[in-house]
Amino acid sequence: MPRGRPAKPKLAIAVPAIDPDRRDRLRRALLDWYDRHRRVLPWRAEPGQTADPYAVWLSEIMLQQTTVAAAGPYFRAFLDLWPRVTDLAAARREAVLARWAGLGYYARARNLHACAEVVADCHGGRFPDTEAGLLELPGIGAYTAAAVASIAFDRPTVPVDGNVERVCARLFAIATPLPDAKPELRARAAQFAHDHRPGDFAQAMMDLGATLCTPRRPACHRCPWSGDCAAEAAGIADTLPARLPKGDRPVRHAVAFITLRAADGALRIRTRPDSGLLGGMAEVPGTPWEEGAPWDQAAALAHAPLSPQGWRLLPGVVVHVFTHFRLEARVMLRHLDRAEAAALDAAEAGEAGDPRWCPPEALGRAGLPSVMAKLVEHARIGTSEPGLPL
DNA sequence: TAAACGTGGCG
DNA sequence: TCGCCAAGTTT
Repeated sequence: MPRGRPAKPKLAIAVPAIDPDRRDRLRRALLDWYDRHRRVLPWRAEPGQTADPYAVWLSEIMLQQTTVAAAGPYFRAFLDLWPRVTDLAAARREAVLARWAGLGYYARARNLHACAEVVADCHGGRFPDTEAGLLELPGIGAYTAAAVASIAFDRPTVPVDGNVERVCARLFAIATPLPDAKPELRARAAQFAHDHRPGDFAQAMMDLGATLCTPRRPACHRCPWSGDCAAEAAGIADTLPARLPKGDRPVRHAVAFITLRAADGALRIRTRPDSGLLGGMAEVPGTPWEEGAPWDQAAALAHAPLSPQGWRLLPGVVVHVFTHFRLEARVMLRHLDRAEAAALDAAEAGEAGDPRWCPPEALGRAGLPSVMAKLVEHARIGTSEPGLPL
């Protein structure tokens, strides 16, 4: 047998084993608390009822980096439109993306549809019932695989989200700042894995983090683990978990071109390339988004649809903050008469992104991401204002 | 491994 | 006004 480097099993880092008695005490206390304070959420099964794996999965995808309040209406709309995973798989991709508009992180919507197709076509319309099987699916990572496995299939695994990281950082008084502390926090959380009510335990951990063990001003006096928490004992709960300082957000500048068809007020939109920022979503045309100085008018107009003439610069700047940069966009507006609109259609025929007219009454269904809706709204408001020099 | 990837609410 | 934060995944 060749003596190559021994396969390094990417196991969790070593942490002191939790005392089994303490573990069981903590588990009992948390589940008792959960039974008394369990929140009613749209995707949550009634006590004693079996959770629908499709609903659990859908909710978990929507809840990634997203608040319960924001995800709720989307969850209900999706389940209403597409009650089963096979319905979602059969839906048109554009329809799914349009319904996702406004929720953000649009790769989730692309992967959502792809995942539904895999489940429908390769798994007979049923989700894999193991963590490893779920992990194979598009858009499902370590957290979501563990969440679905525990909540929908009673698998003894502990999903680790931001809540669980915070709860564990405090319970064990882990001073290492995030994200460096993630491996240790995962290992600590994993020690709670158990066959008894794994789904409820997972949701209880997250509820605890969402309602009592909150980022600021944690309510330790009401916590089921009060008296058993290292950070509480040390009086440092509100300082944990520590975080590495974040870098500054650069500013990108853009000019958006709002093109309206005078005859009916239709708006010119197109579809963005499939990958990257806002991939596959609808947009209004514009300049590239570039760091440095704001665009000067002539340079911007070189990117204008149809021709550089006839555009009016609207007053004001639209600011939109993304995770890794801030966008500051000016808006230029132009109304096209019948002949000009026809010329634009001819000029852009066959172009990538399927440039098209969206009638005003269809704007709501067009699926504009928030930043695009903001630009359009700015033009709607700005039309009553005089133009300013750029 | 680190960076990309949205949005809205809150203090 | 602004930074922080929310049930993370992908490349």
